[in-house]
Amino acid sequence: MTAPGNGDTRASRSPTLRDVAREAGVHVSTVSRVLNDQAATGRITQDTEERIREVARRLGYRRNTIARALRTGRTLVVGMVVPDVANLYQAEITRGAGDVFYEKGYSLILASTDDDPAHAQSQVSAMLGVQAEGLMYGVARGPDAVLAGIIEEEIPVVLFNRAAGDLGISAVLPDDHGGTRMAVEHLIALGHTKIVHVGGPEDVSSTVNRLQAFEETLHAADLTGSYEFTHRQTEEEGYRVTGTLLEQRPDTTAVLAANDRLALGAIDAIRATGRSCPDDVSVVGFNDMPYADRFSPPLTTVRISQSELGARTARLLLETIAEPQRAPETQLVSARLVVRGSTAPV
Amino acid sequence: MTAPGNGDTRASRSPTLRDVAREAGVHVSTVSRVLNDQAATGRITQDTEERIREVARRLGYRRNTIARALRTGRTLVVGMVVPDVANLYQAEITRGAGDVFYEKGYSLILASTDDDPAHAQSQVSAMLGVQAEGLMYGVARGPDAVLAGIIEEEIPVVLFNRAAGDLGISAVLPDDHGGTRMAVEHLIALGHTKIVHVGGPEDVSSTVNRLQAFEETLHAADLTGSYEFTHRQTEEEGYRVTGTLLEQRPDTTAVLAANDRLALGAIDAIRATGRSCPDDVSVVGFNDMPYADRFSPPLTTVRISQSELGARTARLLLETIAEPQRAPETQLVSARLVVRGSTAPV
DNA sequence: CTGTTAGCGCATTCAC
DNA sequence: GTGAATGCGCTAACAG
Repeated sequence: MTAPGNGDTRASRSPTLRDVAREAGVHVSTVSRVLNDQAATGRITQDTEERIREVARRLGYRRNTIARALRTGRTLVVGMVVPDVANLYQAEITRGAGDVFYEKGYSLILASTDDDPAHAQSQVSAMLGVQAEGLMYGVARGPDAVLAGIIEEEIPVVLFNRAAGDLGISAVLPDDHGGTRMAVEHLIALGHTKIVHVGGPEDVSSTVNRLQAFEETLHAADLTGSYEFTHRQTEEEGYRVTGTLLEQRPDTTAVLAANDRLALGAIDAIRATGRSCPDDVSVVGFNDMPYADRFSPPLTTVRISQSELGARTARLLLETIAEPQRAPETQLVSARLVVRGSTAPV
Repeated sequence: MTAPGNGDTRASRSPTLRDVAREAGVHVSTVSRVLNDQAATGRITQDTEERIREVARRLGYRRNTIARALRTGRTLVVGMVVPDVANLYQAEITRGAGDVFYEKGYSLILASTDDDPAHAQSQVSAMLGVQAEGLMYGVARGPDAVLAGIIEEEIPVVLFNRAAGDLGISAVLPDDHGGTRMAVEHLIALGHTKIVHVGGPEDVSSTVNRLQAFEETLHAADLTGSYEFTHRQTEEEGYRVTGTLLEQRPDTTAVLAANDRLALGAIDAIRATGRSCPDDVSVVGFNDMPYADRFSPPLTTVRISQSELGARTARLLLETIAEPQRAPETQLVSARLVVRGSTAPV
């Protein structure tokens, strides 16, 4: 068989420490020391150092990160698992995190799992296989076997967006409770009393938190509301579930959706019944996804800075990598209500 | 635990081939053969094979990809460089590509460069450092030093979205020419004769192609139009440049933007002059970014399937990795005009 | 100040 | 059918 990894297929193998050493007339370890800025510690002659650096540059030497990693255990690679990169707000998180990692010299392996555990499992396996130093995990679910496996590996992990019970691991989460309360209070202030809630998937932490805050806030105002879960955070699901809710409660005047995509679907559903948003039914979303201000009507929603959420998760992960024994912590990213055109007085 | 007590300092170092071999009472190489499905080639006893697999599973053995890579040269890692992940249509490309890589067992290192060459350079260096097997490069510019460096490394690269002269490397590009022609013909059919073009950055291939098609199509109808470049593909730039154009040519009735974000800015600029879109001025975008149908007005635009573009780039890259000497090829992703609310008869 | 030595975990050629 | 030996490229402990 033709064995592929056999050296001389490539015209010019990239130069190694040995090549540099030979060319500079010194030993490999000397080169290694210089190129790792340990010239001082190793007390290398200024002259030798300069010569080595010059040769390295001339030869186009580039450190082989994986060889180094095999020796040192440090790959400078981290993994990030999201349900769907193409989802706008998740892309913002990715960006916020990516900027932090870039600044610290880390490379980011990104995996989009379509919210499928099997998919997540194999992607995580691959990340562990390349010895990623830590993981950002954004697909946590109620009982999460994949996550349990990761924890068992004792590799630094920070959850984001979704919590996962009391597994004792760090997380950066949106302020579901505060955000939802603001949204509900806004609707109540507008005179709404018949409010329904379109929740997310039942086994996702933010779904639970938002639902709870929804009910608590209504209760505090001596109101009650009904709700329904969705299977996924899509427009289609928002449409479907809002339709059901509207049928059960035809006198509904406001819909609180657990996220913006569901809210968009809710607006579609309202229109499908011949009603108008916001004239007949108000809608509030959650996240303030990009372009929410340009929709028709512009979406009233709870703003969470996704890039901040991503950046904070990345920083926390890096800190955990540097100091694995540090106590787990949960950070909340604050929420702010952004009132736009999809809500109006009753 | 039934693990043999060997004095490891680390509480639980992850098991290596050696651990499995010791536990199974065979040699490391035998384990390696079995776990690489070379049991047949190596003529291993069925019995030995089963025992090894069982032990590996029990110990939770996971192949160390980087150690293997050091030996074989195959990392199963590819890199992808985009201007900005948070950009909606780029996120779609990422998703399309990611799905293909996942299916083939590759991990994806994603770098978002903010369209800054220095940024791109260091990210690419990092990717080469971890011995990525190939690169998807989506930030090509007129003269591109970073790209030149990559080519010199003789590592498989496939450009996407933007071409880069005649460097003899593969690319997957949108059908700029066809798409633009359809858009201009649509405007002409609506009776527009005073059409301006808001182009992208001057040194990006699609900007050049779209401008050229714009002028050709107008010329074929005995018309002429003016245009202006932007520095970046943002709403702000679209707003700024459209403002300039509208001032120079107050009788303009249609704007063709080189992409949807610029188109959004154009609509803002039109409104800022007290005019309305589409009643006074029609606007056409390019890309059909997610939610373009929900904007106000819904955007008439040229649709390019971004996930298809990403997927095809990924496939082409994988093929190039498998067969490095294959001739470079350029694939065009077809365009389709999607008529919505931002265009109307004069 | 610099060279020598010894692996990191794995795949593979060669013995037997 | 399986074991022994070698080295991918690098860093680090130890010798001079």
